[in-house]
Amino acid sequence: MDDIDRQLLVLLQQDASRPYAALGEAVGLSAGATHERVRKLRERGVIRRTTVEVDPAAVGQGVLAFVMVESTRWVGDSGDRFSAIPEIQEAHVIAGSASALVKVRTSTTQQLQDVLRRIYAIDGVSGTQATVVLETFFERPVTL
Amino acid sequence: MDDIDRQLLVLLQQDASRPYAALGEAVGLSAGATHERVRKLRERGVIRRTTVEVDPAAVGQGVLAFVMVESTRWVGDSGDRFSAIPEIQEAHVIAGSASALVKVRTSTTQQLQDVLRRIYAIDGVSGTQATVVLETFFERPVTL
DNA sequence: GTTGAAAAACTTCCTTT
DNA sequence: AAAGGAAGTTTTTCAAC
Repeated sequence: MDDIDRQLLVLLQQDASRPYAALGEAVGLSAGATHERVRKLRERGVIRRTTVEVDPAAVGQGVLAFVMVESTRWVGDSGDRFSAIPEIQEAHVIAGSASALVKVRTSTTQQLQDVLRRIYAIDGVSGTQATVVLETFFERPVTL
Repeated sequence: MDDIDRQLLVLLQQDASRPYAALGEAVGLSAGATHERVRKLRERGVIRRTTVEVDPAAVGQGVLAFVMVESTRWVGDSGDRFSAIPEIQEAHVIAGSASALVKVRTSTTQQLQDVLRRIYAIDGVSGTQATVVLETFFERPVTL
């Protein structure tokens, strides 16, 4: 992981469909060498995957909320239970008063309520505290 | 936005480097027609961009925290102030007791503390409450 | 939406440093 | 071990239908 690798990651984050020749030119390498570096970044798991960013509102997921989940039991094994709820985009175990923090996207607040109900059904969950997002300033990739 | 468009989005989220011919085969279209549909999805902003997912830990950003920000003033105009802090990956205006919720990634808790200090320096900010993530179960794209 | 041909890009291999 | 260069193959692009 030298500086050239970091530059490549920045460029790929901006536009992963850029040709290797253009990438190489930007960092001062040939297309072949660039290709080899990116291949290794994938191999080492630094690049997890190539994907497209979808506008949530455009696919009917205009409601965003963060939910603090309290539990009477250790939540460390409940990852699959959260994962089974497709509206949950992220799930984290947290330090502090609550036990887990999840990020939820739905089309309506009605659906959000239904997600909360399903979270409640997870073993040990004793409470939820939902925070609804009014406006998202920005969401961006990891800064390098 | 018909069902084929949704299928294409799912496939592209999984792997955006897949060739159009393979995409087309999966949804029952020719490569040309597939290309045209994806082009329109980009044009309409449903697809925001093609990017790579970088493992935060691999680039020295192993510490993740969510910070509730309280403010004595309307935060709706402070988006640029949050955006100026590169460690902030997301910033949202929220309903409820706090005023904003931001997602922060740093390499150390020391650096996290420094980010909190910079958040405090934003006009009107009267308090922060950081929640440190112990383990991330998952982070995934918008579910379609 | 489909087909087919030209242009561009990707992958692989080999040489060089 | 890493980068440069060139050839073969695939993909993308852009017509016409």
